[in-house]
Amino acid sequence: MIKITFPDGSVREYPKGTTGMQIAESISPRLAQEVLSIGINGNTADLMLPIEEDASIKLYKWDDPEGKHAFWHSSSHLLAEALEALYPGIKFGIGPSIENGFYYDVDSPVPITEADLPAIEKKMEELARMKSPITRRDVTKAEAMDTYTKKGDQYKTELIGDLADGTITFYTNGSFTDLCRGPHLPNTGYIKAIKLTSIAGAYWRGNEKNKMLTRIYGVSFPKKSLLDEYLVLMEEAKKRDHRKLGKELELFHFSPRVGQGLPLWLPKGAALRERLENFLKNVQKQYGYQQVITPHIGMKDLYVTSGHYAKYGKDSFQPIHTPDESEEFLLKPMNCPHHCEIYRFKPRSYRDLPLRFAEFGTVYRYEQSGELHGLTRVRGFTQDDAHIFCRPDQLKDEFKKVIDIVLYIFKTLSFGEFTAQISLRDPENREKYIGSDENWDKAERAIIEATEEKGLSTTVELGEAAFYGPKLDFMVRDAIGRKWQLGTIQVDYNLPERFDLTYTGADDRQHRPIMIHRAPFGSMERFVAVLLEHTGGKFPLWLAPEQAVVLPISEKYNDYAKKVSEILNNSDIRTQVDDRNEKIGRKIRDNELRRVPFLLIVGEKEEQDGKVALRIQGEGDKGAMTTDEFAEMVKDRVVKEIETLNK
RNA sequence: GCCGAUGUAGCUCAGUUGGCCAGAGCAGCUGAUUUGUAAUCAGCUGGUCGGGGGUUCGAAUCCCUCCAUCGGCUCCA
Repeated sequence: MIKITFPDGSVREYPKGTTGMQIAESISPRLAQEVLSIGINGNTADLMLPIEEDASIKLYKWDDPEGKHAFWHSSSHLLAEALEALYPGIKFGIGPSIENGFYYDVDSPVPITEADLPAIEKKMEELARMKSPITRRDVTKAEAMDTYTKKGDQYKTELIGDLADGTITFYTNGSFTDLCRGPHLPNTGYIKAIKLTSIAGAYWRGNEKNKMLTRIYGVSFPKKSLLDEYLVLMEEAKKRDHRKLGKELELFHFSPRVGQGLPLWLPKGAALRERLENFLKNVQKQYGYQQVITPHIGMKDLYVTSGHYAKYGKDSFQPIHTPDESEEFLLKPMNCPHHCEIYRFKPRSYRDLPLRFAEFGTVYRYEQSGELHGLTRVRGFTQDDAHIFCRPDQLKDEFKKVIDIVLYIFKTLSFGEFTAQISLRDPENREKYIGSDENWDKAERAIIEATEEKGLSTTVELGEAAFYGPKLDFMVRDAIGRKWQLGTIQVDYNLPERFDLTYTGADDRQHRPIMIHRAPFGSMERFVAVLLEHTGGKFPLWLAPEQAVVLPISEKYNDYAKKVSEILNNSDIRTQVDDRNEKIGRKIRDNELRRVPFLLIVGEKEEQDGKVALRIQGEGDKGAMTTDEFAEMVKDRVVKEIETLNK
């Protein structure tokens, strides 16, 4: 007998060789039906794996990430089985589970297109209904290599070649066998609902020098109803796409004649952006920042000095020449070199530090055409940039203050769900970075300590650092779950050195300041995009392009409506009149769809009593009140929001 | 940049295997209506069918090429 310890601490005895499935069955038939994989001493494993020793276990169901992982991983094997049946001679790359489903990379003798997906889905469903057991087999590396050499699958042999010697596992479902670590479902019959979502190219092993394979993405569920829910959710998400909302709400526009990735901000979008900028400017003022303004171009030598030119090469910079070609300028891809020159304007003393130069600086970067994406990835954008020049003893404190600003902004705008990611050097690839090891170590330590002292929970990514320094990034998801970096804070010892920035210390000697690059929004473009998707276009009152619209019941009341709107505008409430010759129902509908927070209906009654009939967006009729009462209410609400703004 | 898909009026979309002057709804304009809480009615205007080239008696439809967009990959100072 062996002792099995459960998550609640209870212990039961089972015969040696008992499987997770048998344990589940011993507890309840229902659990046995729902369980998908098992954690044995912290490692996820197959339910059918015999347990030979005392162990603490946890049974994973659909609601556990580990359960979903096994489910989707098995689904990708099912996809492979279907593909092998439909496309003889097809070769397989990798087929993992991902955050929301699974994919398989394949090299098919005949092209597979989106039109083929339904047929593949059908085959998968057919194979799933056969409830083929998914069985595991240990093989030696030599045997594994032999199998795939015979099969002529160069991708798998390459993968095996990279594996350490020792036991390798094969998993088989039906006629398909795959090199795989597992874990998997007991059989394919668990998979009840399948949707192949898209097809795309993907480089073998993620390297653009390699062959491009065909990647088929899918999701699957243990119940049909879960798939339906998922599809509805995706439809809902599409409605919140910032590209769609930006068009509907007339915020921004792209014109091919202006150029790819070069957004045109329409009046309402520009007003929204201006409000955000002013909000941040006020916050920064409280934190001791000073606004600066720098040009959109700089001499080539500026970027040679900064090191960006050597790093990114002349191809990523667009040169601009003087008429006689004697001088070469570049469109600025970042603001830091300019700000370094502001630092150099005059000798600095230790008493002057920290210096915090802020600028809404518009920069231009030649992003690859396939990378452009609405407002989240563009070629010309405005960073809410600032550079803090400080002494070593001030670094951590300054860093923590920046974290405060970022968190404050996220809180104010209700970005509850974000992740903070610390990006460090790639330990394998040190030559990618400039600057001494000593400075890198100091910078990395400063970030880690600052986040720890702030109690910020973070993830650490190696190899994600900027080439000049480590950083702390704040990531937020868009409507369909894609992650975007918004706020960023970066510690930099290198630029101060390259620009030979100094300050005179209390000891009357010259010292090197440290630089912090930071942008709480990241860029205005991306921030507005994510804000749009999070709010679905229903902005908080203080940001709404139009706060109220007055709707006269008929033309007879247009004059009264104008009077109301004038009073409100004088109280700084952004108000318009909808004096179109339409019925009131129509006016309500149109303005509700435009997501105007307050609609004020005025007719005979209201004009007589000097009142307005209020409708709140999405909430309906709220009854009549005087114009002054309404103005007070709006001001109250805005003040409350602003108070949150000022804590 | 790479793989795949898409591109018809300001917007959302129809246009059968290539065959009369390319259609609808919404928006816009004009007129009627003067309206009480999510679409009043009628008429009109509006399109180089993404651009260019080709095949054909004939191209929105087939081929080539370029551009843009979408989904990924790579990239992201």
